[in-house]
Amino acid sequence: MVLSAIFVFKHSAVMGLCEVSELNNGGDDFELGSRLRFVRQNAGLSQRELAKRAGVTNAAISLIENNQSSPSVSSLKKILEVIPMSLTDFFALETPEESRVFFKASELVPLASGPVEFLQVGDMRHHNLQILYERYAPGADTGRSMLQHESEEGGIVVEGAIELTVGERKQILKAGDAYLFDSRQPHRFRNVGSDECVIISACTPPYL
Amino acid sequence: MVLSAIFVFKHSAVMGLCEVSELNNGGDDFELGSRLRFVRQNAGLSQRELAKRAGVTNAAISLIENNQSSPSVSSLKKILEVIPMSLTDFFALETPEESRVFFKASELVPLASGPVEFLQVGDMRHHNLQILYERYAPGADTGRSMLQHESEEGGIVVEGAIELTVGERKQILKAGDAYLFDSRQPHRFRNVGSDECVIISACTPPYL
DNA sequence: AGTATGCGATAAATAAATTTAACACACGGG
DNA sequence: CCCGTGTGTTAAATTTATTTATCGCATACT
Repeated sequence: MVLSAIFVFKHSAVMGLCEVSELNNGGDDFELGSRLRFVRQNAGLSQRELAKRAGVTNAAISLIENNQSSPSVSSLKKILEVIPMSLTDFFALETPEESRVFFKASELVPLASGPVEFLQVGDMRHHNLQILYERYAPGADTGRSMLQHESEEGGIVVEGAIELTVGERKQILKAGDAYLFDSRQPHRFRNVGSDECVIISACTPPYL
Repeated sequence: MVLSAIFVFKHSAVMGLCEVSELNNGGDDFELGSRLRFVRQNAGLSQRELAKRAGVTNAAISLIENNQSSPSVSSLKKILEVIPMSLTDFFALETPEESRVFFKASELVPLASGPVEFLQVGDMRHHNLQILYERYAPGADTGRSMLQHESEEGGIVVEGAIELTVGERKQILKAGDAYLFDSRQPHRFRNVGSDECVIISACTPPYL
């Protein structure tokens, strides 16, 4: 059995600098809500009906499905019993990589670490778009042997400043500044400042 | 992987008529606590150490292990991450029938239903002792063709009254009364009162 | 002995999950 | 059109999980 629900972003996920409402549950149940919604809809039940049969309230279901609360195991069990589905099966529900939508910071895949650190969102075997969280320590450099690959890439500087060279052009980008270019042009990132630089970037098709 | 912890009864489980402290969590996490204790001890961690590493408190671990609180999924996840063990694996941990110790009322196995209802504790493929919860509607009868099997059985009347015939002897037992006999003697239970009768009984080796 | 440390358990305080009660929206009939 | 019923969401109240702080009990070391 496999998850294949349609996910909707409740708040705009594009506003890079806006406040992100952190979940109050310390852990990462980013999937749990979607899973529950999926199995519920798969069972053809409304939140209210499921709630009534499970002996909980529809509000609880709603909050759980939207990851606004992390159910206690006993509640979850009560709920799943009416599906019916065991906790075992519920947690064993595979979320295939190609349908993953949410990723916790801790789940980002490290592609490079050291003075230059690249953290990738998701598994590129299933995607054509590569999203990276890049951290450059002061002095860090992608190397004088310029990068070149068959992609298009862009990004926005989140913190600090970076010197970007693309072909013949060179510029220092500060927090808020952005870039976008054809990766076949030789390019190079270099943190010439004294503070760490953080960039969120994208690349398609994925590099490496 | 399989559970094989040693279980200890906190309160005497023998006092048939004493108040049983119901868990405050509506569900049935009767296993969860033992499972967590098992995996924790298996990892060679104390409650305090596990708690510290998981970012929760030792008190929480203690309460969870004693089934005095049902953790939220996010808490449980944080805890399992230090073992390390996935939620999937945690819930997939099989509790083999032969090591099951606790059974919720809803888990008792119905052997007979109708005017005479037998609910069995556990799976007799793994046990030599059969515990039954028996309910006799008014007038209910195990039948004039007397029962006979190679066992020893006994029980205590919990509610109502029952007429028990064993061999040539016949008697009416009321709430609190008990019986114990060799099942090779032909026997028969009959509710001759106007109220339902409830009996808790045991049989070894199991009958059917 | 005395004292220190580690263990698990528990009472009271706090944070979070859950309920209660309401809102907003969509759909179908009178 | 208005009303009734269905949906999912959300604020405030309540219940429950979790923390903070403490206890009692071991074991080990002066």
